[in-house]
Amino acid sequence: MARSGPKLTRIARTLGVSAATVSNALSGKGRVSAELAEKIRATAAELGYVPSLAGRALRTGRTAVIGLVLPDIANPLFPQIAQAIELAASSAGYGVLIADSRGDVTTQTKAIERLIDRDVDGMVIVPRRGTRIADVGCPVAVIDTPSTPGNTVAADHWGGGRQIAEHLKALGHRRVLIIGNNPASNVQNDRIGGIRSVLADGAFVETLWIEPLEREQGKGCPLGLAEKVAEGFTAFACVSDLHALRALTELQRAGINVPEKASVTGFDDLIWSPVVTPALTTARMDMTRIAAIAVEALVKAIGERDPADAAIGAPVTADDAEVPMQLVVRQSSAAPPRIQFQPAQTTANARTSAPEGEHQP
Amino acid sequence: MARSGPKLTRIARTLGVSAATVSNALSGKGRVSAELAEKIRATAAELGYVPSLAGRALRTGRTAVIGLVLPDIANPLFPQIAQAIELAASSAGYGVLIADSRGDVTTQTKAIERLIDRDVDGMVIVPRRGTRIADVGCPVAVIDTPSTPGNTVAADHWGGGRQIAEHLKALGHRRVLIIGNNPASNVQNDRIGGIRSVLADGAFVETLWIEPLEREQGKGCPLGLAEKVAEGFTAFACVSDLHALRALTELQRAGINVPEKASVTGFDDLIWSPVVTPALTTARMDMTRIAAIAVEALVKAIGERDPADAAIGAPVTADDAEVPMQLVVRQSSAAPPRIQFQPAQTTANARTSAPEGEHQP
DNA sequence: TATCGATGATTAAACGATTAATCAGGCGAT
DNA sequence: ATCGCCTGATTAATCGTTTAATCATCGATA
Repeated sequence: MARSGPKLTRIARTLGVSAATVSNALSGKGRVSAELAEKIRATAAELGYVPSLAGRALRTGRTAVIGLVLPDIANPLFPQIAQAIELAASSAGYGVLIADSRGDVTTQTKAIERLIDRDVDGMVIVPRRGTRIADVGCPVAVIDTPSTPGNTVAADHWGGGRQIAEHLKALGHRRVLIIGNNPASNVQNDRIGGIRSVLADGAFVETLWIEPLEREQGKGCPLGLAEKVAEGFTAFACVSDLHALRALTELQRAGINVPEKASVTGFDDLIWSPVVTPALTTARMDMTRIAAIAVEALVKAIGERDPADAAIGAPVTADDAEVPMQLVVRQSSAAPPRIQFQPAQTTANARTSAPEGEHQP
Repeated sequence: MARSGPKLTRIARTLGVSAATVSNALSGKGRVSAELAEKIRATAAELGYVPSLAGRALRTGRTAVIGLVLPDIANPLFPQIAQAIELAASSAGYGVLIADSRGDVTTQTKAIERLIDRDVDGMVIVPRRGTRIADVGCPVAVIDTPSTPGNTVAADHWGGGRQIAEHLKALGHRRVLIIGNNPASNVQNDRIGGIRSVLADGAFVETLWIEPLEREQGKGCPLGLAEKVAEGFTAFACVSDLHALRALTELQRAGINVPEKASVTGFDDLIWSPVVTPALTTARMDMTRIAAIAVEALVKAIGERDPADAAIGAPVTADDAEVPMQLVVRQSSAAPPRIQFQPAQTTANARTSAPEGEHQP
């Protein structure tokens, strides 16, 4: 909306100079004497001058707006991401336009197109389950996972998995059930890979995928964790706090106390994780840092780009593409009960009696 | 970013007409013969013409962008709201710029100012705990609760409370603990008001506020619900699913089975509500409808407004300001256990032995 | 003294769309 | 035959900013 605020010409008129001089003084580009420049800045500030983005956009081809594309906005991580991106972008002078794709791939394409039509200078994309993003014709920062080709910046999900696993291992767990949602997700696979890499030596590990299970038994179906406990599993390492919550309540409901009889861990430190009972042990990513790096790389690419060509659409790269995760130990994890499947307390070779880490069929 | 796409003049040149005619044909405003208009539309479509928002904005003072302001983006409801607003806005041809206030009031003001500086045509505000929003100088749609002055559109939180209470009442609950976060929230007060209005007759009701309790005992402290059960409470009506989740896990942890020994209900149907065990009974608001109404009212106000003046900043009003909530009955609510505090099964006057609905000190 | 260069400012064009004002015909009515 | 009106199109101005090109002035150099 056209604020009634003063325009460039208004300042120029006030000081009896030309509009071009004002523009030069404010941007520091042309040749303006130091004293006049100072005077211009002063009156601009005094009058509360705010440049018209529309005018500038028309002239420069830069809108100072970036688009934020998320696989599905309903993802509980969305608030964290959006907040961090918005903060980073606005400190860099950019606005953030959101685009929702409701999980749908074609909708996502449409959403991206709408952003392009709005002349965004660049976009931050969190791709859905490792789908490659097509060349969109403007600089793109991709936040996925370091092992994804084209990734710009991401948390070190593998490392996060390792931390979780080491925590569980140190507590004494030797039979761990990993709970994931969908094997197509690069993020989940990295987390799981990290967990397995630590537990491979001397622990029995199995993976349960929720989505395939739900396709058979319906949404929100029980995961059958009580049976798993009966089979000797003492820890449930979930790939997201959402699944951890699901596991926790299912176990509690079955009368299995957490963490005394079974440990539960999650990922992402979602909003409820500190306030449920027991509070969830989880691995958190430093979204603020990730967003800062992504936006910084994006802004750099935008700056280098010639506004005329619409050719370059390859994901931009950041110097520091891998941000470590942070283990948050709370009450949902503890040592396993002493009874089951602990062949002997005879220190060393007791471990070898447990099956080596194995992979799911 | 300046797409390399064809401009208005390009189409004009292709057909050998003037740019003005093309503009008129495409907008349907000036006087253009039907056949020429058709031909223009055809080539525009063929060439994939997309108007430059910057050019249009500069001329018309309309950016076709609205701002979305939320009290704190970390709110678990945010995804729902953002998704619904984005859908409604984009179908109306508007982009959505997000502004986060991190819960802080001064930050919120800054965020709003940034939106104004970006020339948004209007904004949708979900105010923080009933803070009145100041005159911002552009049309504003407020989503809060019908009883808030200046509210544009909202779910019927009071009615939602009534539905929850009637459900609980029909199940036979006579001692209900309401769990809220902060007494300053209009939304929460309406929900609680609705609950109490139904339960006032013949049930004992008490309210527990989390935030004051946490100020004393620290974040994530136990709510002491086991004691409440011992006192005879059979149902916990929470003002949000987040609190319901907290209550549920605390009860489960204390060995109190839900719903056999105590019922738990929430609000908002948040992401985890269907997948925890037992799945949460809750009241859902129709965000899609609310967003549609809010955006419609906003767009109408934007259309009527003279782009030149920046005076009107009062919240716009919608025709249909109150959208009913929908009760979602799942497994977390059931009839209370038969034993405790049921003075007698002697039908009628048994009720009067229970204290009338009372208010918290 | 005439000229060159640097300095500090101004002019004017451009970005892409909208829209008020204008203009050229054609047709009916006086 | 002339005037006025309606239709369908064009002209030209405008929104606010940026920036290349131009210009004036002054001091220093040849």
